[in-house]
Amino acid sequence: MNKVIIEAILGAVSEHGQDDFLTGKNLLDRPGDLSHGDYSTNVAMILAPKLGVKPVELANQILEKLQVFISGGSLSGVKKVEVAGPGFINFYMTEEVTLELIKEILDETKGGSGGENYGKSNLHNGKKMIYEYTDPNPFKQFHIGHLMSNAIGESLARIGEWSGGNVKRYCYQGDVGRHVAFTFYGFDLLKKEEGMEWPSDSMSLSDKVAFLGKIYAKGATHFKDHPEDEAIVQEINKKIYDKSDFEMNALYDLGKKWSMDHFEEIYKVLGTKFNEYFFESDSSVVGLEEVQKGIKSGIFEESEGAIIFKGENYGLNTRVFINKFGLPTYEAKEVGLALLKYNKDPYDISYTITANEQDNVLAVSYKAIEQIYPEIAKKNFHLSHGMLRLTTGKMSSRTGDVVTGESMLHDMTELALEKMKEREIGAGERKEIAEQIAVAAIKYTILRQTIGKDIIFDPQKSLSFEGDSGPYLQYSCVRAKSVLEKAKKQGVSINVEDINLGDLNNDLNNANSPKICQLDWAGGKLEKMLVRFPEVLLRSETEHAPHYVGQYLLDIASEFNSFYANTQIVVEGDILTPYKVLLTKAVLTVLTNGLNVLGIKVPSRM
RNA sequence: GCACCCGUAGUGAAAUGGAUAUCACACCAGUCUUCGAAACUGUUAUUCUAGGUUCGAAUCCUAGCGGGUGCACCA
Repeated sequence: MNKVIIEAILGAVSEHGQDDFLTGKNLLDRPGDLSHGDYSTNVAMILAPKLGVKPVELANQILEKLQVFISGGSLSGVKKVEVAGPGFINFYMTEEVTLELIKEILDETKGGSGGENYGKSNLHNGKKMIYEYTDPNPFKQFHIGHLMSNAIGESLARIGEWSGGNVKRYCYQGDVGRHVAFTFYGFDLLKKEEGMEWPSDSMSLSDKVAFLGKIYAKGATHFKDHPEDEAIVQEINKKIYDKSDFEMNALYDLGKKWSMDHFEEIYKVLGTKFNEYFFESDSSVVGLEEVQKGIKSGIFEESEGAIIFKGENYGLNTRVFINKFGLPTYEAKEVGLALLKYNKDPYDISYTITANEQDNVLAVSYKAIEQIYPEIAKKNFHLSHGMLRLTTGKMSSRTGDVVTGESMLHDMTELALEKMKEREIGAGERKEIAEQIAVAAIKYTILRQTIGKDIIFDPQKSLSFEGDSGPYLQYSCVRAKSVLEKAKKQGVSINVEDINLGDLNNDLNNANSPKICQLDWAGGKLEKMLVRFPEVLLRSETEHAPHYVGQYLLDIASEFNSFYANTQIVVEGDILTPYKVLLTKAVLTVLTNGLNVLGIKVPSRM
């Protein structure tokens, strides 16, 4: 459609001989405000200064030519063109065009564009795309920051899938390193101080995880006041790396398993299924090797007993890749990881999603990888998001000042249950639905805004269930579902093929209910918003910005709820009912697919 | 100190360089015998400051002010 319009625009301005100036310019926009038409062009405004005429005058000249095209039939699908504001030319499509697009949403035939396929594109047809996100560390708590990384990573992965990508989800976990050393250092302290024992097998998983959190916090805080213990911590760290202490190995394996099992429980609730898990215990080996090789080729060099990469030569920080104890740092492990990922399954593009506090470090690692494996580095991208921070300041698992993902999910689920208490739903289903609502509330709060910005989270004030919220979107779906159910019970025929514009116009004129006369119909606002869904997804993908989807869904839900409040959709004997039911179905399709992209489930009722 | 990011109603956010800066919360006033009130309708209020580029700036550039993050052996 828009190709036809762009050609018409170029045709209309061809006499001014500015083809070169116009090539590459975006000549056709989608106005945000629907009252400005379906498409608009600013061609008159960018051309006018060059030609030394007033924008509005030029726009009117162009308009005349376009009107000739319309009456000549070479701009079919366009109903009306007009000049507006400082010199925009707005295009209004015919109702037939919109109605055909609505029918596409409802086309549920196999391989059709509609139904659960509506919004899919082939932008990345078959491209192998890797998304690494969440990345919690065994032996440490899964906090709300991980929740944020998960919500963003999962939705980016899904948008990738909807764009035709062959997507794999990776999770990278720090199972070795200082934090594990602190854990065992803290355990030794507590064992001496209060005779603390390692949990028995019969203890619940969440108690075991709480135990790990406790000994880590002990180790980290105690070390802060006793920096003289550095040698002890390094000793433990070394033992973890080379697995030389038989007793510690056994405890380590247990603790790691507890953490992993615990994380898996959370992923299940969140709706993430990882294809592959990577560990620092593996990436450290590969990273160490690569960096050592790189010393010979001059990429890395020795300094003060450590091996460094001179990032300052590239406008970055100089950072340590192997510390003076011969152990690889985060930076070296990142080098190893890039190679591990690529060897596992060669990809076309790989995204690593982390909080932006790691921007500088990852930039250095990627620059180092570029020197070693330029072909792989070219395919790696770091997408960073803001931080989920508390009103009290930065979270710190060292001081125990963290909100865990588990507790947040629990609290939100309780709130959802409270709201549901009047509904007659069985206990099992009730719990499941409440969890879906909790996840929706959390994820939507994260995904409705630009991923780069911090979210200041007040644990006292709970997340919203109203207005601009995940549950609001879910509620709109449940409402639409219940309308469709009523229509089904009344035997309303909803055959898409039966709907045509002539009958609709006729029916609108003949409908005797005043309320129904206000109804949106093909060419109405709701319809025009609905058919933009595929474009919204494309934009989200190209800009890595899930919030466009969230923002869009809110607009759709809000418009639908107004429609719902003003118009009775299913009325016995009403000739417009089949169309209104179809429109409701289209709304439900778009909302469901959009929520799916955000990783949010739609409950059957709530 | 250096580097990067950010300053939009009382609060939290949105806005491919475009048209009257949008949305939600909160506040106030209404709406349940209808298909689910987790909803709807109405009211109030916003681009940090100073220059510049542009037909046009919340958006781009410069300076200032304010906030965040990172700057050598944690991740």
